[in-house]
Amino acid sequence: MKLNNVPESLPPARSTYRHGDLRRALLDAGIELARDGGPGAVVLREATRRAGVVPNAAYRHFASRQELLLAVREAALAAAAGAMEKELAVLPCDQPPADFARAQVRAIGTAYLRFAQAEPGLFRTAFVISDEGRGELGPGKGGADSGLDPFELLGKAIDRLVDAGVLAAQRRPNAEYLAWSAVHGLALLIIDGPLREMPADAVHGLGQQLIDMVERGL
Amino acid sequence: MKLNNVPESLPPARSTYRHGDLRRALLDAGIELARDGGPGAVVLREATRRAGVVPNAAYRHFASRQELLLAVREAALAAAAGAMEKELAVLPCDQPPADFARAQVRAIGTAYLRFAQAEPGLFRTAFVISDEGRGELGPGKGGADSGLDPFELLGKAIDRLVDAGVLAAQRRPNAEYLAWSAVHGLALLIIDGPLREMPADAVHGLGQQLIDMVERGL
DNA sequence: TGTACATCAGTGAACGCGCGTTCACTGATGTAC
DNA sequence: TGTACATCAGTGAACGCGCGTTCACTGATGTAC
Repeated sequence: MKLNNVPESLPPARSTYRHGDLRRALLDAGIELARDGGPGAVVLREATRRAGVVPNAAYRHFASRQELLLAVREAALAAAAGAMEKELAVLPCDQPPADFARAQVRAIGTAYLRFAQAEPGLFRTAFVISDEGRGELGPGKGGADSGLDPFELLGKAIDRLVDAGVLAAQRRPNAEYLAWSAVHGLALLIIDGPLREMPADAVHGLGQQLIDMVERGL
Repeated sequence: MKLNNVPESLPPARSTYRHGDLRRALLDAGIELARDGGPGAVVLREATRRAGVVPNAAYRHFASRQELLLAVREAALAAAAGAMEKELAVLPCDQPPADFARAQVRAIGTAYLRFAQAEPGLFRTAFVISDEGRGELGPGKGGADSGLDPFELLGKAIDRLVDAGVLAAQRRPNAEYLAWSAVHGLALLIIDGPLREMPADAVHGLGQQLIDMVERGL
């Protein structure tokens, strides 16, 4: 009660001098920060606090705050990709290829919107770059099980739309940007735009309406 | 050369004790800051510096940094609305009402994208809220000549689409959100997403493609 | 199997920074008599 | 028409804050002999 006086909500209270896996701990803390505050909330000092370590200790594992943020962003992208793959995985595959291809694109769009709504902080960290957080992700970064990042997943799905004869080949160029734009825009209107307070099911309905529009319009 | 030693790029070098119109000067400085740095760059101290005034002088005119930011945002919204109205004004009106209505919606979308590209900082200040900058704009705020804000302009234009028989009435609900989503999403991909370095004319082409998609899809 | 030593993860203390905001003030203005 | 005074715009100085980052250090580890 006198010694071991721990601040606030006890950082792990390490007993060893070495931490074990500080890099991981900092990254997890960073993800947590991003989760409930977006990219701007990924603060190096706060991450070290949560890991129960002195601020400059972070520099053994990340060259700068920016590098930590990039690692967090990569995790956020992977989480988004994972959500998409999960949504894809539950699709029944015993259906005509055209329907299947269409369903896959829809599933990706739906997953994107759901992810934005369920994890707005991570969503913004993954997809809203804005100055800081520049610095590209190499290929292979930001992927989930398949190793594909969200944008690649969408691209492949649209390719399948062409293969299945649903989308005319001359309509293919840029199609992923068009689809992404629509769904990305809605996501932002929902998480911090004028649709902020719309009830969840209305939002879902609107999302499906939007995806209908894209499907017709492509 | 000895007295009157002015810092950096000379703030107006006031000779009178009273400023004249400090509120206006602070607002203009704020707009300038937003213009080349987005909402986060609207920093109270910097605005006072540019107005050639001591930091706390701002408090005679704005209750807080947030209030200044809101005023800047209002100006940014008005600028966007103005850009739309300008684009609408050049439309030839001697055409079939259906075509005219369609052209108006397209003009609004095009203006939105152009504004985002020409003034990314103001665009983000107007349309990307994200935590700070919450605090609603009353009606009548954020409008240009017509007094309508950008969203209201879009809504009216879509109404005219229905009036002209281009859009079925049962498709009307939420249509402005769908259209806005698409165009908003693309704007963001362009100004700080993966389309950042796309050449301007390619971007314009993509914008038209997107608007085509929306038109077909609605 | 035991000891010397290099390695390097984490410490402790401090830096400079710019921010928003508060306080008690002073100087110019415009109004009332 | 001239003077006293209230008003209030802008000053000067300071506050506490949390941040990213640098420095020289110390303590535990694991490897070489």
